[in-house]
Amino acid sequence: MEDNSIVALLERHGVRPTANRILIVKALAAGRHPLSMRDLEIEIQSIDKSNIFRALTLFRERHMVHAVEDGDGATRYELCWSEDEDSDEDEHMHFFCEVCHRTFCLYDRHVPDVSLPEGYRVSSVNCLVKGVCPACGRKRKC
Amino acid sequence: MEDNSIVALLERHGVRPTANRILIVKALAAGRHPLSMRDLEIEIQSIDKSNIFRALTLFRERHMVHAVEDGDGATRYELCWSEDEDSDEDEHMHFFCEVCHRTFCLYDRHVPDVSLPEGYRVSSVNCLVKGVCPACGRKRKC
DNA sequence: GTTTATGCAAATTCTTTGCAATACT
DNA sequence: AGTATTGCAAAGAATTTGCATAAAC
Repeated sequence: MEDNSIVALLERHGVRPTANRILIVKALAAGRHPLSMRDLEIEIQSIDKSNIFRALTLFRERHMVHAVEDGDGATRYELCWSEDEDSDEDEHMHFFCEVCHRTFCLYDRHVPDVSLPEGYRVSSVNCLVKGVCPACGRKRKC
Repeated sequence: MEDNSIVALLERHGVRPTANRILIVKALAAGRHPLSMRDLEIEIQSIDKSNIFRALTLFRERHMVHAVEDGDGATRYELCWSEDEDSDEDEHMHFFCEVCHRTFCLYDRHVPDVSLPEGYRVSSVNCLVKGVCPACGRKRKC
């Protein structure tokens, strides 16, 4: 993802495009998996974790990223690609491998469309499948 | 839930029915929501958290409880009611209220049946809906 | 008597906040 | 000047481990 479009993305969500924030978005866009705070800390050594945390919090408020429970205690973050700025329509399921502890996006599996009884307001749906990924499955058997 | 059936449940899963474990299962059975370690610590003051933790870990290994991400950092636990001892067939969705931070069971909403491509082994599906519960929704509007 | 379970203390990990310094408008 | 952003340090919360004692088989 290019700097130009990252700046545009940030501004579209009302976030000032500082150098740090651009780095964080770039890392999120580059990773094929949702990234945890720890991943980002390691990836971008130049930024303090408190700042990464505050950036992610802001991004989340502005619906620029959403949070994914990683099945392993920590929270992971991924960019929203939805057209709609205020909802999280593009939500897909995730797969957590219990052996290698990686989280994959199942882009072609949408989270179910949940309609709850009168009175509930739904803001997001998180769907995490746990199991063993193909790579780890092979290793085990051989 | 009576002590007899708790003992039977534990033994069915190959877990020795100690006094502490019976207390923990009883608490899990009594709560209408999935309980966090913290909930259990408060509920059962007599047992140390490390022991609660070890009991829950064991129960999880034996498919006697399953873990639910509570949307708020901690993990919550609930008894499996499935007939099948080794899978988590009875899984239903959960609802996390972003205002009161309570987690509810949506017993009538099953998690979707996920069939993944060749190579994946699925062991469980976690589905968490976040939003505002009826009680909090009412308070806000009035 | 050997294995299993427990309590206590302490280490880890992940997240969050306070505050002073810096950068931006 | 005045607001927003940042780094550093430290607090908090949730989880996990080490080890010595106690209980169960």
